[in-house]
Amino acid sequence: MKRNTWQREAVREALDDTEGFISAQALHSTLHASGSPIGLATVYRALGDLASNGEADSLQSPDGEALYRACSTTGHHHHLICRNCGLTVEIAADEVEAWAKAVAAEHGFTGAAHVVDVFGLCANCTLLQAAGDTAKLAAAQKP
Amino acid sequence: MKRNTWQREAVREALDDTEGFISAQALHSTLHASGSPIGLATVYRALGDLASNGEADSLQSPDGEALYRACSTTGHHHHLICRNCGLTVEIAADEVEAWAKAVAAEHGFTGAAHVVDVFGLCANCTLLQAAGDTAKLAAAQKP
DNA sequence: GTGGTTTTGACAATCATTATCAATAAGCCT
DNA sequence: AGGCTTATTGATAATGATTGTCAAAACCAC
Repeated sequence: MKRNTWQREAVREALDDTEGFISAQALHSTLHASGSPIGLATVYRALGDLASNGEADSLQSPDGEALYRACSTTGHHHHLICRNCGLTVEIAADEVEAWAKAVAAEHGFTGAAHVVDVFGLCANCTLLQAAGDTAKLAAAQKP
Repeated sequence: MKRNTWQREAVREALDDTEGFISAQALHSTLHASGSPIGLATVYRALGDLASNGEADSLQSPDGEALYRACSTTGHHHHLICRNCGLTVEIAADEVEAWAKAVAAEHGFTGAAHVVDVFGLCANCTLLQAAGDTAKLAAAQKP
């Protein structure tokens, strides 16, 4: 049986209050900072549950941490992430959704999950990095 | 100064010989199995270097491992990976390719790279796991 | 309230990855 | 070739995130 505990609620709310993605560790710290004596293991469990229920999205940060994010619906979507400033845009991916299913089925695969994330430079960072690249190129030329 | 060592070459070749993605640990095991006395730390360093040089792509597997693949190839393609037996099928992804570019452009993003990989159970493992699940369910019933 | 069972949480265990640092060997110079 | 400098290696320790453990506490049905 599934029981309702204030801990699970606390995690859900903390996640809702968070803009963008947050790691389990960071969420635990946030909760502690708010005076909640919740345990670290419990945060991991709650996040895992939320993710399985489709109430949260999870992705792996470039340095191997698992990041979570509140996800209003059970709907499935993907992300467009700026590799410089971390700006994240949700993108509907019906096409890709269908494509992934089709491809999986075509090869006899079942239970297809997919990792579809697009990394790039947002408009702002594109401008910023244009300057940076120039500098980097100059440095690269130096033997 | 950048020195040429047989270890670095060994890692590069092992990665080239590998179809699809492989973890640092797995690559180290493979090398050891081939009789190479290369150290684990060295494999990590070599893979990191290859990744920074753009000679290898890296992505995070769903369970937090870093996966690498040789990347200097002309064609760009994606993978359909069996999460049970590791079977990897290369898939052409022109549709997704175009979609990723379009979506990125639509949001003002440039230099769009994308991680598009589909995980699932291959036909074989689907059957195997059907049996396994049955057993697991039976076990779960037993109090 | 009481009972049965889930859930919690402190801590240990695990796993991938990174840092350490003495020993080795690559590449330059003569 | 021989010597020298220093990048590189590799065994191991350290780190850090995540998961397992298990007794104690909390929750829900009755």
